[in-house]
Amino acid sequence: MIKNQTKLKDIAEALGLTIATVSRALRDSYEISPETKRRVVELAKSLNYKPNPLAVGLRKNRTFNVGVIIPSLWYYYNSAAVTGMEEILEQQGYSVLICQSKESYKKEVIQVKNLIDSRVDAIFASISQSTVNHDHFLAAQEAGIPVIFFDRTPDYEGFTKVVIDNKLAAKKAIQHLVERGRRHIAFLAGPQTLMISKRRYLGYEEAHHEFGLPTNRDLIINCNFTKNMGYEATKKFLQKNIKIDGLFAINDRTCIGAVAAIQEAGFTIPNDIAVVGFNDEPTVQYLSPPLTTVRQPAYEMGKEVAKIFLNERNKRNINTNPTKFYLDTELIIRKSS
Amino acid sequence: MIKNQTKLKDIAEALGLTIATVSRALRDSYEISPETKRRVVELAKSLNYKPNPLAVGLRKNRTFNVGVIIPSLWYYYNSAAVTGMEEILEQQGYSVLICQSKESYKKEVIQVKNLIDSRVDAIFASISQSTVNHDHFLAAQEAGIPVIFFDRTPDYEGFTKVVIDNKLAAKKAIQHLVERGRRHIAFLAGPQTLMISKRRYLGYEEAHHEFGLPTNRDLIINCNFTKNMGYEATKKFLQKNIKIDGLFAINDRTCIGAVAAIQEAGFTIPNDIAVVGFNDEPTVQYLSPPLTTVRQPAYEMGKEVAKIFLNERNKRNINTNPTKFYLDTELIIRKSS
DNA sequence: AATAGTTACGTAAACGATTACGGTAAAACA
DNA sequence: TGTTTTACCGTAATCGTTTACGTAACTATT
Repeated sequence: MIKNQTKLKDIAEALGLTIATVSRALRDSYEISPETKRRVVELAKSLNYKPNPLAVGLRKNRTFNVGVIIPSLWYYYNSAAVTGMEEILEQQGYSVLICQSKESYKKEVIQVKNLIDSRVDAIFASISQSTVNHDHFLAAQEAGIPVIFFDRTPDYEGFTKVVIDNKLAAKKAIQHLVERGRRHIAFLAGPQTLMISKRRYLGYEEAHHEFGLPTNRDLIINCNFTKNMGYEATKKFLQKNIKIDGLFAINDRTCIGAVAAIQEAGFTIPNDIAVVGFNDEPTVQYLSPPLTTVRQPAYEMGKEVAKIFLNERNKRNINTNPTKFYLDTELIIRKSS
Repeated sequence: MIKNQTKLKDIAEALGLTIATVSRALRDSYEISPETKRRVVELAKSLNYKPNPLAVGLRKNRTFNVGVIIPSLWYYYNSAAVTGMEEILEQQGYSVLICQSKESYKKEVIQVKNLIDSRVDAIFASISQSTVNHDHFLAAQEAGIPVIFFDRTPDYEGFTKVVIDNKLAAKKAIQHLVERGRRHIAFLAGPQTLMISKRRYLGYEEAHHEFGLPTNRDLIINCNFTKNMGYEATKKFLQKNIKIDGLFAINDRTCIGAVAAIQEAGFTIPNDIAVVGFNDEPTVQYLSPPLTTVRQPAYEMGKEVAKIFLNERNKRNINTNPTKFYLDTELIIRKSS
């Protein structure tokens, strides 16, 4: 299919040299005379020579591919993170293979296996909401492939992670609602399998304690990420006629659903119910009312992950003990609260 | 970095065979006895043998990578298309390399070059809004790499394309607004460099002619895709006090901005101004009011592109004349119109 | 019984690059 | 003049597969 691109042999024959010399000349070896180097580099450029990555990879035992496992590209913060990674990695000659687990544990396991088989140089992952263990990632590590988690991480110390302080972020959101005079704040919780859900719930609770407010189990609305984006869950909740004047949602997508349900039920935002989301997805500033939300630096997170990988790669086995990196969040206050 | 995975040599030595025999046994060659095949396959499975893709690729002159160039992963229909492609390609052992042009022609050119250098087996592309020619894609084709366009395509017959009928889709949208009694329909136009913008504008015009309505240049609101998503452009337009009772937007993102501007100006949707968007992005059904929009089958489009590639690959040089494939659109009617 | 054909494998040359190891000339040194 | 360095380049092995070609042991044919 693909036509022959110029290779070392072509340059070598044209100049009456061997491929070894050409190879060395191109990587600026001290064993090659300046004059020969000049001739080689010149011809290589005019023939538009580019090393065959397959050959280089085979020889060096590297693919220059990294695999990224994310729940879904639909999620803004996932594609933001991927974009950040690509930005850093592409200038180092790496390509990014994206795998979407679609929130399925089974898919995730298969995808990790496939990435191992395809010899990626590293795996960056944000786990699915149904992921119940991390053995598949351990297998990758044992195969010599560095694994770095971001955003959604397993509850295990042996991995390097880049995260936000979810508890603190949730506390800031609740604090804001309390300052707005709210006392009955519902929490649209995510799937409790995920650390981020647990930590954000912890923040919700801790903030209540600190402000001397009671927490009420009835105010917790359970809801996973996928199904109708919180709309159904909130609708059901509102039919119970439990008095609330605030709502904090685990993320913007579910929050958008909640807002729709709230407005449909005849309440006004923020007067009747003040609402705070999570993530600051690009559309939420154009909702009516524009959504107050916790900004998560997904793009920077992706960059950070990539940088950590490149860094560890240079160090080569020195100081490879897993660390946890924290990025800051910011509460973006808009008209919904 | 990466630990040694089992290779043909390991299996061969363990069974007292040569790697040639093992290789043939694994690909079920007729030259190998059933008994030997059984032994090889069994051991290969128990050792979890997976062929090294670099070695295979080097030998077969294939990378089993395809490059996808899209404006941005933020755009829902772009990531939808990518997802469709991956779904088809992964089962054939292909990986997808995503390049985001970020609407930059310069970036796009570089990315195509990089994809050629990295020896991808195909390039699927949706061009940026600032792309002024298609020479870079021609270069890829001449290098023997099949190029397939989707959604946003260059205005050139020499490429295979998968698209929707943009003119027809726009006509359907206008027809709907007319049926709702609207006579003064503004058009939030996209960048006129793009075929899709031109075609949708043509549909807008043609529909007007067919219904005997005058078209008015003043009703065309110019706006590119990126900047503030149509909010600013619509705001400015509304300040001119030109009477309108309908608005058709080039896509949902700009439409969301337009809706915000309209509501801010004190108009109600759909009573004062009926609004129709384009793409049916997942959030628009939760807007208030939920958005009427033209559903574009981006996911299916991605699948189609991948299938066409796989098909052409099997045919091998037979019937490689470029064709244009059309997919259907659907008008999703909601409360904004 | 001599020959041809089949079966079932081995040998070795690719694919395109990197790199340890050699080798040879000229220059430097004694 | 003889020996050692140095500078510069070649030879060949290697990465893991695939595959054209060779070949030994049987089987079948006449």
